[in-house]
Amino acid sequence: MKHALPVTREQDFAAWYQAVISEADLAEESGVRGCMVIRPWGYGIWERIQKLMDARIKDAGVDNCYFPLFIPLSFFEKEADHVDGFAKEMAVVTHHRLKGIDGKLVPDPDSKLEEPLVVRPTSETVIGQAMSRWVQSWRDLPLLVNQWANVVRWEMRTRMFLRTSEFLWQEGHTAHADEADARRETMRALEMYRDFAESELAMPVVTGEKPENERFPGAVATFSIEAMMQDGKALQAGTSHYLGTGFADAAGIKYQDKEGGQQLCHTTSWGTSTRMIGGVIMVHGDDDGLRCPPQIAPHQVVIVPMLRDAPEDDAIIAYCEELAAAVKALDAFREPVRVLFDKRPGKAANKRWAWVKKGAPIIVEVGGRDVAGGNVSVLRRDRLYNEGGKLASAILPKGDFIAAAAATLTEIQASLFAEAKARLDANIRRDVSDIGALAAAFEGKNPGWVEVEWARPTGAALDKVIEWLKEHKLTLRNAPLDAAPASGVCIFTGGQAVERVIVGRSY
RNA sequence: CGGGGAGUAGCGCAGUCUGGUAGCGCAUCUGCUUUGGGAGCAGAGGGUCGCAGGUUCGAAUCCUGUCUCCCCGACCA
Repeated sequence: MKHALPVTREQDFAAWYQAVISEADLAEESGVRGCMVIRPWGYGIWERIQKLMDARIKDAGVDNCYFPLFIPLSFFEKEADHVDGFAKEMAVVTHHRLKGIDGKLVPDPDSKLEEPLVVRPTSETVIGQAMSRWVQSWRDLPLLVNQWANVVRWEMRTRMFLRTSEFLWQEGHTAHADEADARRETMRALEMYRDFAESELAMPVVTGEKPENERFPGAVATFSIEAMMQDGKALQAGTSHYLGTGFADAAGIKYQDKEGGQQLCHTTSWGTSTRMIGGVIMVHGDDDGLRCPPQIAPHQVVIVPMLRDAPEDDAIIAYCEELAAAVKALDAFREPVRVLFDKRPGKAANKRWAWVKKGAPIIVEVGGRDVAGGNVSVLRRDRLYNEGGKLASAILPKGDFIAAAAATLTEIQASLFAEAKARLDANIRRDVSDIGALAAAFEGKNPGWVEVEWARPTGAALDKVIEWLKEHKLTLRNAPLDAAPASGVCIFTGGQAVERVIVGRSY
């Protein structure tokens, strides 16, 4: 069967992923190492994610604010683990002026900064600094802030959306009076991410706690949502950290309690990024491009007129305008339906395939015969082909289409989720209890994940486990919160198992 | 950051070994034909061959450096 992309998932998953990004006009190279240009369709998806996530964040009583891009180097020196975690990937600003020397622009040696500034890789340190000023009394707590920003991490190996040197994200930072409250917030954010991923991105995830070796630098506990890509690999799509009092201690975030004593705050941080778009591509994409969940599709319904430079064109355009207005007046997911009438010049067939590749949930084609019969020709992106391998285009009376449009969008959102959920559930094995079988489970193509019982070793014992996993190109993803209790022996150490943990390949 | 591959028209590529007027397919534009579907024929436009040096009468081609991308590894909230 002929497909819109030059390469299929089966042939070469990595090449397919890149083909979707370029063919769907999501993003492109920028000429700067590891940095991408996010094109309108890709950025439109990000704007949808921002809008929906921002509403959830605000609903939780968290206020938005904005902190500087530049962070004094000295801020990073205060929290030792944090330094170790990020030192190797920092962009550093050392000069503030350029000068022409021998016809070339170079940093002016006379403009050297007294203290270098780093471009934020994350904002715990600056925000901690501000919190130390904002928090004085127990009455100031909890302090809940969030910022939408770009961050920079000098990654060795980059991949569009999944790991770029600069990326866009949202970072929540909170300060609390005690551990219980901070942990409650950590879990609230995690649950917010889970529900967001499943409801809005139609991307099922496993929530759980990261093992010690995968923790955020400086955190006491790190939790994640892990999504399964179509090649079976895991993608960490969001994280939430309980930071204990380490950052509060480093930044001096203290409050006076009801008894008049000085107490350190317990802080949290949590974030999701443009990486989620990479997850959406690899969860929902097919060999014809992206299948964009209606909730985050910049245009949910795209109307393509079949024009022929003939007198009947005017009637087709008028018919489409009217159709667009009628659909725009509908609500889906408690928002007006986002409709685009694509009347740009160009062949209708090419425009249709362009929208297929971009993943517009519903593509409506209107030709002269449709106008004459009062019909529309409708393509659902989630089920593009019929059994015969032909485009499953349905001719419907215009009124019927309009009446069902909102429900169809809801249905597409649900079907994308159901398909991804079935795949996730079918590809987590829980029947592996010896180490040889664990290795064997990852021998085939697209192996998925294995949930095993383990003793949650620490220190040198954990290092041994990690080393074994590394040899098999495996990682520990997280210990699912809703996993069954462990009852047997640890697959790695042979000791008493205390919990279940997910093993898999990852991005 | 190590190993491998690549960069030539908007996209996909040939040409590079063996230096001698920059080509092909798709896309674009024009005309004619066609018309429920990714059309056909004819013609046309479009490239300082990633960038910078060097060798040479002459460099896409040889040499040196450098940037970017892809794959594998190391690293990775």
